[in-house]
Amino acid sequence: MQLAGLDAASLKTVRVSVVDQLYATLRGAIIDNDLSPGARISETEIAQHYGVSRQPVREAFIKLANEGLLEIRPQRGTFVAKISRPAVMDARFVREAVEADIVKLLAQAPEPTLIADLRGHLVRQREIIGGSARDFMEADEAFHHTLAAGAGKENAWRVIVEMKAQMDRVRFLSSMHFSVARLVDQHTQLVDAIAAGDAVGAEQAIRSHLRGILQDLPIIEQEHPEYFR
Amino acid sequence: MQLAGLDAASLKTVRVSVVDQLYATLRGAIIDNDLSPGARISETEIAQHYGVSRQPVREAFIKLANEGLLEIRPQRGTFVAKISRPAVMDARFVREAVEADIVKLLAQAPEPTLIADLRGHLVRQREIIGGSARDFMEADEAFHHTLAAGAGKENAWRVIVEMKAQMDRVRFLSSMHFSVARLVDQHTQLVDAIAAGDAVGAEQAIRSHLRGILQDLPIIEQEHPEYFR
DNA sequence: CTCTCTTGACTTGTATGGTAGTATGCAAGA
DNA sequence: TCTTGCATACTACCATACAAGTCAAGAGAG
Repeated sequence: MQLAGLDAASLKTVRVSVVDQLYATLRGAIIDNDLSPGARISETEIAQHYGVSRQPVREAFIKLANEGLLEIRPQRGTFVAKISRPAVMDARFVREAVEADIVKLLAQAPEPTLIADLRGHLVRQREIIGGSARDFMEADEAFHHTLAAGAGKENAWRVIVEMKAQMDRVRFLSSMHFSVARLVDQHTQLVDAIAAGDAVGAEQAIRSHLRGILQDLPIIEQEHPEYFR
Repeated sequence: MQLAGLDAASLKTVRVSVVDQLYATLRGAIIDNDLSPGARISETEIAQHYGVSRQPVREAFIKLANEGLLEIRPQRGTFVAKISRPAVMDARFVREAVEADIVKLLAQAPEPTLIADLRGHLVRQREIIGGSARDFMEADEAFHHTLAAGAGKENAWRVIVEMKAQMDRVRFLSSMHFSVARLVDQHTQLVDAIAAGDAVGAEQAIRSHLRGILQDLPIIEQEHPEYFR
């Protein structure tokens, strides 16, 4: 198992709690598919690997299980949750509903500074075209976060992040399929609609944008049936 | 502190894990305001009260903290999270967005069996008018759950439950204020719109219904400023 | 009286040991 | 060949012990 960004030495020196570090590291590994759906991970194994006791590992596991990324089966073992199509579909549904209302708010009272900020994101995204999928996913996340923050919905963003985790596991597998250029175009249409005060257009743009995964999902499931429930 | 439905004796006999029992009990106590916002609860105290060790208590705390119902301050103590107006507003916002899309789906293809089920809920709700707020809140939850389940969005319902927890803490405090009869009328209008295949009307009905708390929130905050952040 | 510092009683965080439940492989028997 | 019983080696769950940070009360100096 290969988990970057954390080693036994750094654990003791950093101020952040061991649980939080383990949580972040494991979460990233799962979403990036370093830990594949269905893989078995044990408290003992992780604890030894990082030179900590089992207890903080266990607590990190609990957090990830709450998020639907791990499945803890009592007395049997802990496994990376297999991708559940209903779960991904519902996560996408929730995200579309929330972000649709967010961009409607933004379009109803477009703020010049926010528009400028968003256009800055678009420029950076265009530079990434042809680059790594990981880089684009980070830029994409920042863009959507800016939308939520611009509407003053920082707390709602937390929900989106959780939904995104489910979706991103699929999106990472489909990184050869989706066209970054097309996604940036969709982002651009969205920003244009918001800037024009076109609430209906903005809503349509974000909904269409977030429905893209619906095309990818069946393809991924066919290519990697072992990753699905 | 008064926590019903759990005692030291029953803990050992039931199959469900201690953590889950503590989680459910504490969660109910927080939402019902048996544990008031700002109240301090310690792992040791709860552990002794139920005759278990600190560890399962601690893990239940972690779950509740993830849900925003507890605030764990390292080395200082654990407190029932004070009600945060932004958090409640955003929870309401998310819930409105999700449920709006759900009822739109339902109205676009109304199913007679679902309509009948919903009308059954309405009958029971009318019987509760004048009864306890707790009873109505349970009936209300069942009604909204039926909406989500009817649209095939069981996973999305989990998100709504989490948002509800934030809102219900406020609603419980405002139980003297809101009119149950008015809420049942709103439910009825919603079901009528769904049955008629009127997606626009259904969306408007649910959005209006879920905005009710916006009137209550400032009143509650004025009456109980000590419960707010 | 006021301020500073120390002390000790808290708190949560982490480590470790013991227990009960589950999967698995093998051997004995049908 | 197939089934059954059992030993064994896991697992997560829970209890207990220790570590480390926080905070307030009180002693003592100014």
